[in-house]
Amino acid sequence: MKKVRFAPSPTGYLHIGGARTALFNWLFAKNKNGKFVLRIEDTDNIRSSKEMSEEILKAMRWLGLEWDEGPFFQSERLDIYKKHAEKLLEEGKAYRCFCTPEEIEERRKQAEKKGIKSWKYDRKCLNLSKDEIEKFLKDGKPYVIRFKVPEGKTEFEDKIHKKVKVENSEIEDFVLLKSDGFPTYHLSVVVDDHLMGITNIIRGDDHLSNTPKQILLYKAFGWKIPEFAHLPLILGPDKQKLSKRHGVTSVLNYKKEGYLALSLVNFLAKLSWNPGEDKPFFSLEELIKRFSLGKVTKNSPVFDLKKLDFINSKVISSLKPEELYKEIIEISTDEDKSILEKDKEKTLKAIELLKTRMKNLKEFIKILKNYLSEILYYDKEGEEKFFNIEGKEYLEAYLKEIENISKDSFHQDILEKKLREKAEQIGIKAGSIIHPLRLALTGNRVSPGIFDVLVFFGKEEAIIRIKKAIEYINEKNRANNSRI
RNA sequence: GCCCCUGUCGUCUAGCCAGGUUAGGACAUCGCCCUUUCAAGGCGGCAGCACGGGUUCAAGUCCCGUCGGGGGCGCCA
Repeated sequence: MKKVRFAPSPTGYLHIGGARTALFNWLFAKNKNGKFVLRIEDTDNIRSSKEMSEEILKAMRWLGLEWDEGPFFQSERLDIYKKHAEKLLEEGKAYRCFCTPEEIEERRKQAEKKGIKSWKYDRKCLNLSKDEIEKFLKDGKPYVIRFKVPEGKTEFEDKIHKKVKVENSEIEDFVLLKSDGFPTYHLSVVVDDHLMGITNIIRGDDHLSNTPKQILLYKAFGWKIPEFAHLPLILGPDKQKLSKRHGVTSVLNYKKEGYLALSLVNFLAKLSWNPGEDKPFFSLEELIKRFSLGKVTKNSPVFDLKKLDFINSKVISSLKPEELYKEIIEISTDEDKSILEKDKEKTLKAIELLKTRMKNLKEFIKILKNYLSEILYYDKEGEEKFFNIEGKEYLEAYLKEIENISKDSFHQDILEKKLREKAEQIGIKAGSIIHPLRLALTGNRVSPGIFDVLVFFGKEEAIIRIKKAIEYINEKNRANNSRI
């Protein structure tokens, strides 16, 4: 059975890059009917935090990336790593190094003076005699355990990059166990991946250069080497590494900003992966069915929010009002909730009416409120254009028509017929009535078809809103006159 | 500095492994249609093989180099 893992370190929140790695692992596991393990790599006890771990779990749940095993915390497994480092020590595949960081830095500088540009640890402690080691240990001199990198070269077949090879002479005798007894990343990752039965390692390209070190460790332990797949790193719009100034925040921020999890998942999936068919978005089931590492591209994609907006608008249009309602309530403030939950049936109707032209849930809430509570504001430009003497006259004229339509006949076709007749009678275009009417009803210059809007409000409320607008125009005129 | 990875429209990508395409699609953008506005939808436009050699009848595709971008080289992960 295939088994993969996502192994974030809780030194920051789950951002776009991490989420993509998690997603690809998840898709791979689901596609292969395998298992997805979550492991928190918190061995850097200074920079890691409990809060960040929680945040990462929350973000993954929001995205729908549930894990089958874990979360495991490396900080709870320190003795395991230590034992494994000591095993290599006993077998002569690793050695104690008593050099302090300062001493090493000093030697590095000396080497640079002599013109050696890429200095590696000089294996000074590899040649210590038994007696010297005994003495240092007795003195309680702190030490690290270093891996003794063997000669030769290391090759592996990456699922995405194909063949990758490195000369072992390029690799330094890296540290396995720090002097405080904590493992370094290379040790803990290899030990855990083996012990947890990970068969496929899918992670970012930033780990590609370090993979040979880990392969060397697998060999030293005599373990089966898993398959590797390194995902190209996501870049910012300036083709530079993703950073805060590119809007790289927690994925939960995207939720707050009105994006749906399915939108973000599709957006991430299509960065460096080609699903084979061109559709605005796919359901999770479709993504799982289609997923394959072979279709992951090798070059780094640029993160482009416009695409996310497009996908989000398509997902929003595709959802049922009831589903959208749930999502909207989820991100609403208490104040907004009171408006949205007051008359759920009406809210659902408004959602249905508006959803095809919404890009974003946050924006949706803002628009929705104008349909569900009293109008809080009229669009400024719209006011200047349509709330004038003529606009008022047209509103009054059409208001009379509406008042004469019975409640049972309050339908799109009749409303439209009456409006067009009225316009012709006055000698104006239908639009001259429609524009002020739209502003009066919705507070906005844009809306769904005006007759759908009328029907949505119903006769009574439509009349109230139109009257209110007329009153508003009157007051505005009075204010202007008194100023003169 | 050394090592590794990587270059197709503005962006995401198909095509490359098994050389012969008017280099295809999507987003964005522009125009037109529809139309009461805005979206949506339909139709169309602009726009790309980083550069230089080589192999070949033929190179986006194979080889070499240059340049660009990214990553790694920690008692960080």
